[in-house]
Amino acid sequence: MHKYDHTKIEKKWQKDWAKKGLYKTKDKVLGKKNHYLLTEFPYPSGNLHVGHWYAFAVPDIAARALRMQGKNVLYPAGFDAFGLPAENAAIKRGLDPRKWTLQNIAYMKKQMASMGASFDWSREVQTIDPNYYRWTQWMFTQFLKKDLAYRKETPVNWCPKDKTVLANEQVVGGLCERCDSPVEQRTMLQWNLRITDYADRLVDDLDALDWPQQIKDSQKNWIGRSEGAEIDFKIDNTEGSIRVFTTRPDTLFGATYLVLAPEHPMVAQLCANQTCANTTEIEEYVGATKRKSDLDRQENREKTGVKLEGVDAVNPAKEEKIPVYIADYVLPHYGTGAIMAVPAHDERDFEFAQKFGLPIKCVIYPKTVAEMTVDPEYKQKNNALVAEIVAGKRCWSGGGPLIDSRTYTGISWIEAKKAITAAFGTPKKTYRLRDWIVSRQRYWGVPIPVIHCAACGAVPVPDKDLPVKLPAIKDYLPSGDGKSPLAKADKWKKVKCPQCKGWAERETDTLDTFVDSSWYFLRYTDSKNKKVFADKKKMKEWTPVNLYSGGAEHTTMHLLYSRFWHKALYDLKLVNEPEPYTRRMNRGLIMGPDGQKMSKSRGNVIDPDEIVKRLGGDTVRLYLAFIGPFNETGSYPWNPDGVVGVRRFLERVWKLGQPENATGKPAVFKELESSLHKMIKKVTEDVAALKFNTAIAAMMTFINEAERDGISRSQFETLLKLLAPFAPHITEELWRAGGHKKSIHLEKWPKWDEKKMQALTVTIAVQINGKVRGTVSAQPDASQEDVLAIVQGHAPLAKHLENQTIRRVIYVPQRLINIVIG
RNA sequence: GCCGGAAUGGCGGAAUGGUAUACGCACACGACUCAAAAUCGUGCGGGGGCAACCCCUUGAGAGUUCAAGUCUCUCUUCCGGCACCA
Repeated sequence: MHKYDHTKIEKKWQKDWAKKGLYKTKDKVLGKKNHYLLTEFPYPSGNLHVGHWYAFAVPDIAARALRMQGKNVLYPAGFDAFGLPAENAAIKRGLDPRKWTLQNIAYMKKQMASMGASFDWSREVQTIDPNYYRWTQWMFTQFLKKDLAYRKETPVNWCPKDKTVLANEQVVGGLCERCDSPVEQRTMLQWNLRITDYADRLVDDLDALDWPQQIKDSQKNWIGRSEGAEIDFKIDNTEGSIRVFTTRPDTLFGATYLVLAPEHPMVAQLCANQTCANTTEIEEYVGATKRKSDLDRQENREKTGVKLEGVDAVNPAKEEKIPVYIADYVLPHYGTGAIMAVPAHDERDFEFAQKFGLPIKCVIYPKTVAEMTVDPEYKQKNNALVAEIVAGKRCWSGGGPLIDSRTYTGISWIEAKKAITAAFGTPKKTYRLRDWIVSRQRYWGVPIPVIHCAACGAVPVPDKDLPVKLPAIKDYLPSGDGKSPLAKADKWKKVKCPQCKGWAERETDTLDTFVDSSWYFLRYTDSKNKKVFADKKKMKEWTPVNLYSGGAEHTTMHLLYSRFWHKALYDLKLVNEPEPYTRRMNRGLIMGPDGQKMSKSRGNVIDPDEIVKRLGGDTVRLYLAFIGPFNETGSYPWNPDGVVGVRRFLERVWKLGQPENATGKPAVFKELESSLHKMIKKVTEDVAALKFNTAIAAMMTFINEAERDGISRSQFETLLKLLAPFAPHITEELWRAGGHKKSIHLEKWPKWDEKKMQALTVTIAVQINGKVRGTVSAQPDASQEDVLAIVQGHAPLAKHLENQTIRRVIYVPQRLINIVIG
């Protein structure tokens, strides 16, 4: 018997498949349906870690199985090669980022070959390729022309370590997502994309997607849509008014003061007009707020604020004068930056009113109208509650019927929302989401294709001048003064204005890398095209993506950005569908053997290359697929002993595949036949559901039986085909050793036969009063009476039935009989 | 605080309302061996019993059902998202 020499076998077949172009994907194959299986393309950060294997080798099982099942599968690969990680690493080593990135890509591709992944490399996409980023720039200019991209002085998150602006999504708990430095607030002139214009569609269109609820909910939370009203409050003795946003217009009669964010433009205006009596105090407070970082503002929740002395607003519902405050608990960038405070019915307003001794007015009678009619003692119970609210002992933020609200008194808060909005304001939706700031003050990115002209303003670079190539410069270190390193590339920067032909300057910021990755999957469908970013007909063959597999960290970043980008392209009639990905799954995380995140400092890093060398790529694939359910976001510790377990399984398959072992009695084969068909069914269904772990378990169960009883060659080859997507090399070797000329990966997927799944006898669980008391064997088609007779003839079970009346019998054929006695 | 998800042996995990702990790992014993490794075989949730067998067990408690890990309610803990968002 030959030894299972994984290194020799894997190298041999990897070479053979590449030579024959086995995984080159045609756009159309007669009689086959197209299927687009996408995994997030990696940063070329250095070398492949176990996480990369998990991300690419496991979905490859699905790609291979789908091909055998008659689908024409696109399973492409590429590199998201611009961006901070690559650049920072290059700076640390004193190398040119381009050179460093390209080296990494070459090395990672070499490593990727050891996975046996069935990527079609002829479609490779690299975001640093001018033939790619030309289209990134082109799309940006299209957005600019449609006013989807705009430049504005914006309060921004500034990372002092990376020396660049960050998008809201890239700030996690006040820290930079990349380097964990505390983020500072600055105001800078930045390019924005109007993602907020798409907020409603980004929320509403989620419902139709086959995505995990968790991702949908997270995106909805992130967008944070709330529906309410905008209401104007006149400022007494002036022409001006203050507009507030509220989700509780029903509590308008309980508004006892207004609060403006310190940054609200009206504050400066009122001070300038000498309307306020305490200008100095106000300016001090505004200044103190500006000096606070977002983090400070979030942490210190003790309510502070200053009254605008001499300024009164008028509650439009009852023409009553109420005071106006500024306080930093009101945020400038949400709603209108001003609120009507209803201390009786809002926790924060309540706290503020307590501290500043402001009146509290109860206008909602606690609990619901339904309760009021059902419970006759309702009033008595709740009068006490109302008294507590008015006395400032507590607040009620729930619903109920209105009180003390003139003509609205007595109606439910739900109705009152509509009625009061109609009478005193306008309906308004507000979002937590902010526009996407895409300017980055870094070198290693796509130059923003804009020319600034003194006469014409910001002019998009014309199509014929694209791409605007990233120039090779010597000093690409970020300066920290808010300017991109490209600002120092004088020669490159100086151009003629495309409109007036006068001297002008290029924009020197580069684009956020999330822009690059917002459309890469479209390019895979037509990666070599020089006329358009992808031919619309070719996109139609493949998109939307059937299944997109990736990491949970992209839930409110890449996944949201690319949905927006795609919708914008859709509105420009450049793509065929409004949503890019039909089905999405987030995979889990592979941890170190100690259950902790793998890191060099912890010394718990598993090197996939070493395992491949020692045990083989097939073993690594199989182990990662076996470690836990792939379509759930758990974290799975790498167990070095567990790897040996799946290697043992492959050894047993190898042994069973040797000619001298393909023996056994035909009668036994017949018995095994039912197990075989059960396995085909289980593996087929589990692979479709991405439950690779239980699919492997089914194959292990089968081989346990086959080893015991013997297996025929044809039965063994069926097993090989099912195993082929999981362990492509060993199965190819055993398949060819059996005399087959063509690759096993071109074979058809086995089909199961329900009739053949039928075992000769079945085991039936016997319950007495719902308690399992034992099992009996019976013919599969046995009737309830047959089984009952068997039970009564079976002494240990019959004992339970002695001197008992059988009241009821529940019989589930081939599974269980429950005899109810007593 | 709001919105989601989860909790099963020593470990990773498996179970269309129908024999809980499949499959793998670890462990124990046995075979082979001078010995070890590898391999093969047997056992392996907890408790009681010589045994047949009995009792308990899917985070806790209640409920629905002939039957609940699975459905319903209450609670606990952990994980993810949002959070002074009006």
